[in-house]
This record gives sequence, structure tokens and C-alpha cells, in this order.
Amino acid sequence: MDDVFKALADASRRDLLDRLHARNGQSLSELCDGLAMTRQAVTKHLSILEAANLVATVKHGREKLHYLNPVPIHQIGERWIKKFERGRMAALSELKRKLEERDD
Amino acid sequence: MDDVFKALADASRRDLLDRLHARNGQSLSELCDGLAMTRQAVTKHLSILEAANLVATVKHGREKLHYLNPVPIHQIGERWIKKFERGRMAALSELKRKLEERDD
DNA sequence: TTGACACGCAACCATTTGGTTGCCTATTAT
DNA sequence: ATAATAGGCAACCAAATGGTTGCGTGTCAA
Repeated sequence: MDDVFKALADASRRDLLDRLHARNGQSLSELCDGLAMTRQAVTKHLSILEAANLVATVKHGREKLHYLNPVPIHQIGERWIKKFERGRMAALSELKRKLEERDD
Repeated sequence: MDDVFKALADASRRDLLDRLHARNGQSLSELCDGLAMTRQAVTKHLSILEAANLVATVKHGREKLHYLNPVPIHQIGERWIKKFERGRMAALSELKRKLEERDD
């Protein structure tokens, strides 16, 4: 879980996920296109995403194709974000009240 | 948005959010209790969370009370995670298929 | 078969990060 | 008044991070 959060912390990596979401199964060079980074930098980002199980790869000849794995993102939604959903409105109104208690 | 992802990337900070979720409005020293960190380290984490708008603070006498702001977490769920929810099953089955294409 | 192409590996570098220690200020309680 | 309590500020440090360059390897096409 920590790997996933760490992987998602970088904007370049989130962009790579976006690109794969737009078109799945791209090769490394395809993912490099239009990015202001070296291929090796992209490789590093992708290997971090792969270590976090967010992308899976298939070697196809001399190309390495990248596929998005939506499971970890979904799990963060389910196991983490939804927890803070409970009592959200209550927390919000309490927060509002406390922030305004200047003149009590 | 990037601030929020970066803030959530650290396990100590997620733990602090958890603690505030368990009991809102804690002071700095309360939040330090039982943590294997200096008060100053916790202060830094909290200020990162504050900069990301994930917690808001109210000074109350000599204490600084911390309140959880659930909005940014909710927004990540809505604006980011839900995007990868669409076509999740399709992506998964495609992924499975591609990972098994060893013997095509 | 011989380039060209797609990718991997490793060393290196600057900056950020997560943490510390030391000291200072403000508020509360005795 | 004075001591204890809650917190702020700044300098410093090691390690992680995001990026580079250089070079090596496997695969496809002319």
C-alpha cells in the first residue's frame, strides 16, 4: 500500500498512468514521446509503477508493452479514501465551527 | 492536487490523519504521544498536511488544535480514482489476456 | 549481414526529504 | 513572580529521489 501511495506521489508517474489509461499497451518509446525527460528517466518511473503493481509489462519482440493494472488504485479508493468518507459532513461542520470560534 | 498526493505519500502523515480521524481536534503534544519521533518532526509533517489543506488548525491558548479537512481526500477520490474506475473490468481482462499470451 | 532501433545497466549528480539538536517565546499554574 | 508547559525557529545531517550521461545487448529490417 505504501508503494502505491509513493508511486502516485509523483506527477510524471501519474501522467504515465493517464497515458496508459488513454491508450493501454504502449511501448517504452511510445510513452516517452513528447515528454521532457530521457528514456532512462521514464524507465525508472515505469519500474516504480511496476514495483507498486500499477502497471504490468509484456515483452513483445524488442518492445516492452505496458499495461495498466487498475486494482491497486481501486483498493486505495476502497480501503483508504472511503474511510474518510464516513462522518465527512460532520467533520466539515465541526471544522467550520472551530475555524470561526475566534470571537468566543 | 500535487500537494495532496505528496502529503499522502508518507506513512507517518497518513498515520497522523488516521489519528485525527479517530479523534479530531488534538493538540500537537497529543498527536506526538506514542510516536517514535521528535515533536519537531511531527510539526513538520503537520505543516505539510496543513499546506496541502488536509488539516486546519486553531490556536487555543498555548495549544494548537488540529482538525481534519476531509475535502481534498474526497476530491482525489472523485477527480482521480473514479477516472480509473471506468473500464476497470475491461482493463483487467485485457491485462490478464496479455500476461498469458506467452504461447501465442 | 550489417545497421538501426528498442531497451537495459551502472555510475554519477543536485535537490528534496525526513529527521535531529539547540535554543527561544508565549501561556498557564502554583 | 516563577516554574512548568506548549509550541516555534533555524541550522544541520544522512538518505532517498529524480534526473542525467555513457555504454552494452538483443532484435528487426534492408
